[in-house]
Amino acid sequence: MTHSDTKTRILDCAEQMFAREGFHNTSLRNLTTLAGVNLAAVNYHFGSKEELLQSVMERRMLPLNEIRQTKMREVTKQARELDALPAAAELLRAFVVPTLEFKNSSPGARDFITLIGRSLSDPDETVRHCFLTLALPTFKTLFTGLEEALPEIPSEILLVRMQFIMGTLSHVMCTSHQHFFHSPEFPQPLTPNALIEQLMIFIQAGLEAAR
Amino acid sequence: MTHSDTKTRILDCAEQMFAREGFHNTSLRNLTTLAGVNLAAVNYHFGSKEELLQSVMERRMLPLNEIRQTKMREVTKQARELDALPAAAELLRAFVVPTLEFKNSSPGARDFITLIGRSLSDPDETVRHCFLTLALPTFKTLFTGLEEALPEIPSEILLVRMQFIMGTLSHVMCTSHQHFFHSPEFPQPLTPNALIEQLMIFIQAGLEAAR
DNA sequence: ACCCGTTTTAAACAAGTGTTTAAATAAACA
DNA sequence: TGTTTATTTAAACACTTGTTTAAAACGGGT
Repeated sequence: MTHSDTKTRILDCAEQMFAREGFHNTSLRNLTTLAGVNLAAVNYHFGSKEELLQSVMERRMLPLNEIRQTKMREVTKQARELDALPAAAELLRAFVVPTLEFKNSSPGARDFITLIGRSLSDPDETVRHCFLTLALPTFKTLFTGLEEALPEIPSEILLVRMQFIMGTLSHVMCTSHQHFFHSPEFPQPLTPNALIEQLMIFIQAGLEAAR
Repeated sequence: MTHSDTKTRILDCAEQMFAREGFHNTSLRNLTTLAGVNLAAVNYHFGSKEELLQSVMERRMLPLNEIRQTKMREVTKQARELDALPAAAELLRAFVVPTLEFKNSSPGARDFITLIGRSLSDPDETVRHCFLTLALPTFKTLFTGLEEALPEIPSEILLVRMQFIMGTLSHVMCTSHQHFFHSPEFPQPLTPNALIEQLMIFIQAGLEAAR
């Protein structure tokens, strides 16, 4: 077993267990057993359980942020070339769609999305801080983009609406695989793609609401 | 110290700690120390830590559900008397406003709202199940009310939109006291009442979106 | 005063926690 | 090849977890 083999096996299993059982409910003994590595490997390769969480988040957040930032900048840049305002809907798409499509990008990405979808409201300060440090610059890009796209909406209103959008998105990220309402009393759930389109319609309408 | 004194002191502290530290991150030793009762009191009065969680949730969920159900039924009943469709916005208000105003109803209610706001996406099956069992009938009432109010929207679309609303609401419930974006780069947050009104505007627009 | 059911208490239980250690092994380079 | 890093291993460490136990204290009724 090579060096990076052990590290990525730990990262993969940590991602899965942190997402499915929660960070605090995951013990290093269960984690290392599932990964097929020695108990001490986590502390040797990552330092501590918390630093492992940070590595789990960084591994996929950095590439995901890169994608979202690029797409958002494309939208604003193309608008400037046409001397027009960027469309709020396109900015939202540039942020939301890559995030949700990220689930299909690799086997563990689905768990990763669940994990970060829960991070904003996690009771543990460590988890929240770890996530926010990675996410804030991207949030900021979205916010300034939206300010440019919707100059008629006051900034403080725009901010809460963006927070509402983050709430909706987080909820979809960490509950889309659950089945609260999967009972005969409720209609069938939508397909993943239809869900994304419905989410876009919902948040765009909310963002641009009059009044 | 009377019987109910010990029980309510445990309930109050459990509510606070489960909300602020999380269910699994709260130890019965810290909890009973904070409550000023003996360690064994939890198991004596409630049976187990999980049954304590259930009691914490039931204590306030049952009255809150009563309020929301009554208000929602009032809306549909008044509409029927006028031979008109109930207004979706009023149904939403009947569900959302009592929920968020519940925070000010008593000292611990703020923590309670944080706790149940996180329950839908909690990694622990026990927590989710405990909450959903209590919440599902009220969700169902809202859903059938909305079906009546918006007959032109297909049921499966209506359901996802209601889930989006729950996501937004949950996020507001458990993060409104946090301060992600409280930095000079972002505008000042709104007052609690303004936040509620903005939330109503947002979710109503999303719910009734065309297309 | 006594009795009896309820409640509180301190102690112990068995199991689990993240982390550290020092010895054993493997890999890399000379 | 031998030597030096890098990695893996099993064991121990110190501490925390939820729960149970049996004795003590309390409170109301007769």
